[in-house]
Order: sequence, then structure tokens, then C-alpha cells
Amino acid sequence: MRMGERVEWALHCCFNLGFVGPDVAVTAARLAAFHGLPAAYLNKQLQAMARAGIVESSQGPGGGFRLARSPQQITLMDVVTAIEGPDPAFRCTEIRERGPAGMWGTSQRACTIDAAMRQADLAWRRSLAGQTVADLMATFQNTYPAMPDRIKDWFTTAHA
Amino acid sequence: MRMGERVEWALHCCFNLGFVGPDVAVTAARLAAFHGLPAAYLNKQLQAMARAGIVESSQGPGGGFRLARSPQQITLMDVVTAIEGPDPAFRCTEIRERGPAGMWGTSQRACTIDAAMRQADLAWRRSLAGQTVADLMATFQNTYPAMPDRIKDWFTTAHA
DNA sequence: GTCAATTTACTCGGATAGAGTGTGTCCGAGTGGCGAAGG
DNA sequence: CCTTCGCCACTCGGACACACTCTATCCGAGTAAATTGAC
Repeated sequence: MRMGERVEWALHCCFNLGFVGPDVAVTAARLAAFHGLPAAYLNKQLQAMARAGIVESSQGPGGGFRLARSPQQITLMDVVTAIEGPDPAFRCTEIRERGPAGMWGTSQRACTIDAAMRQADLAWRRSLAGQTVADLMATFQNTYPAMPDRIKDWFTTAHA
Repeated sequence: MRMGERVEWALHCCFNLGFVGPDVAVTAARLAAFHGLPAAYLNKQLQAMARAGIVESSQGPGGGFRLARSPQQITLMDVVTAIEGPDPAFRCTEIRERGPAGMWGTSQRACTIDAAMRQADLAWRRSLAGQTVADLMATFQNTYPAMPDRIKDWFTTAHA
């Protein structure tokens, strides 16, 4: 099982957009340059977050992306769902139905194995839903007090 | 993010091998027939579990696979790790180092985002480690009391 | 009848092709700002 | 000098190739059981 790098990118973008604040829009190219990523592909992930209502997009000169709501109202679960989709990692394909046991009437109840895996998935989702972008920003600011302003400056001032 | 079907297959195999008991070995072909799966590919997963010490393999006539230890001592985490590998789903690629922020000395501490994702991964792993194959067997037997014997019979008797 | 070497058939085990998803890239649609022209 | 119209550059947005992992398969190595022959 492997989670795509896209999620990492999206989280870092939300993180930095949180420090920049909702007043200015940051282009995908600028965010890509800050992280050393391919701009066009990162743009795709930002679009996905825009569809999910996490960020707002504006076109034209001076356009770009900004957080659609407060960092306190954006959980890691929101971001992961926006990028990776809502489906759980484990998907029961009901192989118990394909063999001879399929005739034995064991499909009245939910698959025992599926239930167990769903429970683990739920624990994972709860942990993600319990952490907001604001929490990450606070932890980071606590470790590096001067960094938030530095980040905001980099994004709000012009660059070659 | 998507978990392979292999995990589902492996779990069902452990589940059924638990009911069969450690006295008789079940071939990969028999397990595949019971679930309607490709035998050679399922064999590959059983091999992976053998390498992990979850099942024991024996060659020759009368050979096959059996649980290497009690179902109570096999957790879902063991099976998932054996099939999917020990790496966590989320892997931090340290993109913070690739941009201009890489020069700002933020790599002294662990990546904030990585830490948050690791925490969620840990919750997932704890849930998996807290459930054993024996637990699943007990739940299933509680729902369908007659099934375990029926399963054992199917695997221990000859078939066309 | 007993033992042992041999054969045999059956099993796992790793090396080898094909499909699906994630990764990366491109060009077109839309939009806000800027400048020139007219009143 | 102010207003208005048109142009333009910049942005997002979706459609198009490439790579990698998962899926599936094959044939060879190894082994335990059955067979056969001698003692």
C-alpha cells in the first residue's frame, strides 16, 4: 500500500497558504517553485482541492489560490480525501462468494474480515480528522518562531 | 491510496487455515479453488507469509501450507506487513529541502506534516495489531456456528 | 515378511510477461488589469 | 482630466503521453510418499 506524493504536496501547500493568509492569492507556479515541484502537476492537485472546497481559485492577473476557510476548519482528512478520493484503502471484493462457500449462505452478515479492516481504517480517519492545518501551523511556529513571517514574505514579495 | 487484493486473499487464507487446524497441510491450489482465485498468484502470497513466519510450507505429496503458530498469535498487522511490506503508507520526501526554505535551517526538527501523518499511520497499525485471526474466527463462529466444521470438512476431504 | 534403494508424482519457489493507476506534460478557455482613444 | 472601450498578458482548467506497481502466469528445484526388488 502506498500513498501518492500528491498528498504530501497538497498538505505542504495548505500549510504555506495558511501562513500567507487569505488576503493574497498564490499561483501554482509560485507554490511549485517553493517546493521544487512540477508546476502543472501541482496545479492539478490544487484544482482537486478547489473542487473539494478547501481552497478557492481565481483566474487572471493577480489570480491564484487561497484557503477557502480558516486553517482551524481544514483537517488532514479533508485534504487526503480531496486528493486520494473517499474510498477506503481496503476494499472487500467478496471472494467468499466466488468459491463453494458462496452457496452456504454466509453473505447474510457483513464479511468479518472486511469489518475488521474497516475498523482500522476508521481509526486512521479519526486520527486524520482530529488534526487541523492550524494545529500543524502552531506546532511549526512553536519550533521556529521566525519562520512564518519569512514564509509569508517570500510568497508576498516578487521574485526573479 | 489503494491496498492490493492480495491482502484480502492472505487474510481469508489465514482465516480458513485457522479452522482447518495445524494437523493437515492445505495446498495453494485448494485454497485458490475455495476462493475462486488464480492458484499460482495466490501461491506467491502464501510464500510471502511463509517468509514472514506466519505459515509453514512443506513440499512433496501431502504438502502445502499450515499456520506456523496459534491464530491467537497472528495479528492482522502481521499479515498486512508480510504482504504489503513494512513501509508506512505516507512517505515524507522532504520537499521542504528542495525549495528556498531548504537554506533556512528548518530540517533540524522532523517534518511537522510527516509527524502528523505518522501519528495517523500509528493509529491504523495499532488497530490492526489489536485484532488477531483468532478474534475473527470467534466472531465468525458466533454468527455461523456450523460453518467452521463445514469449512474444515471441505478442506480435509478429497474433491474432484 | 522386512528393509532399502529407486522411481515417481506432487508441492513449493523464483524468474518472466501484461494491465491498471499514478506521474508528468501540454495547450486551450476564461478573466482581470492596462493602455489608448475619445469626450 | 475623466470615462470607456479594446487589447493583452496572465491564470486556471481539462485533455494527452509515460513510468511504475500490481496482477497474472510459467517452468524448474526440491521432497515425501509409493513402488519394486533383494535379502
